[in-house]
Amino acid sequence: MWTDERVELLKKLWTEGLSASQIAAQLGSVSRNAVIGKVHRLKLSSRGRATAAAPAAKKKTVATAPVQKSVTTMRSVAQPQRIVTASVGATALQVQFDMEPAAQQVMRPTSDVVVPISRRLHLVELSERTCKWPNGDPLSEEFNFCGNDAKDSSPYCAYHARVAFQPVAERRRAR
DNA sequence: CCCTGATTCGC
DNA sequence: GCGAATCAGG
Repeated sequence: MWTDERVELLKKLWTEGLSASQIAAQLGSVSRNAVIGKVHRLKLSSRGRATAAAPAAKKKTVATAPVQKSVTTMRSVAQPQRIVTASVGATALQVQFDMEPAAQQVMRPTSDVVVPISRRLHLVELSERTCKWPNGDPLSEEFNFCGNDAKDSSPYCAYHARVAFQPVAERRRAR
């Protein structure tokens, strides 16, 4: 049933660019079809340009030229990073995104492993295709899941699968 | 196959 | 008005 509150939340989330399925997940008790249908009836279809949500990172691992020598032989596990909570600030007008992936991701010495930026999804937003690696304290409001693409029906993305299923031998050494 | 929104149409 | 089924597209 579409209560006033639910309709308002729908309007808000739709305006912010969330997909119909994500909105349905947050509202609960409704399908994405229901959300889309409602959106149409409310006549608030357009949203600028956003097909939004998950712009899968397809950056090629540009093997930077080895123009260095010393460098620390650090092989620690990377720290979880904060994604710069940019955009999303609509309370009337939507400025919309258009940020360059430039500033961000300042990798330290680190290893050769690429640490993904988590999509920070809520439990209800996970599908069988998303990485279920948990971030943070489950009791915290900020608790979330990685959510990156998990290939071959694995519960985790490529990176977290390595961490989770680390071979015994490798585990001993890494310590 | 996964996902997206758009439309139709019986209820 | 509602939303499942279906369509069209990425």
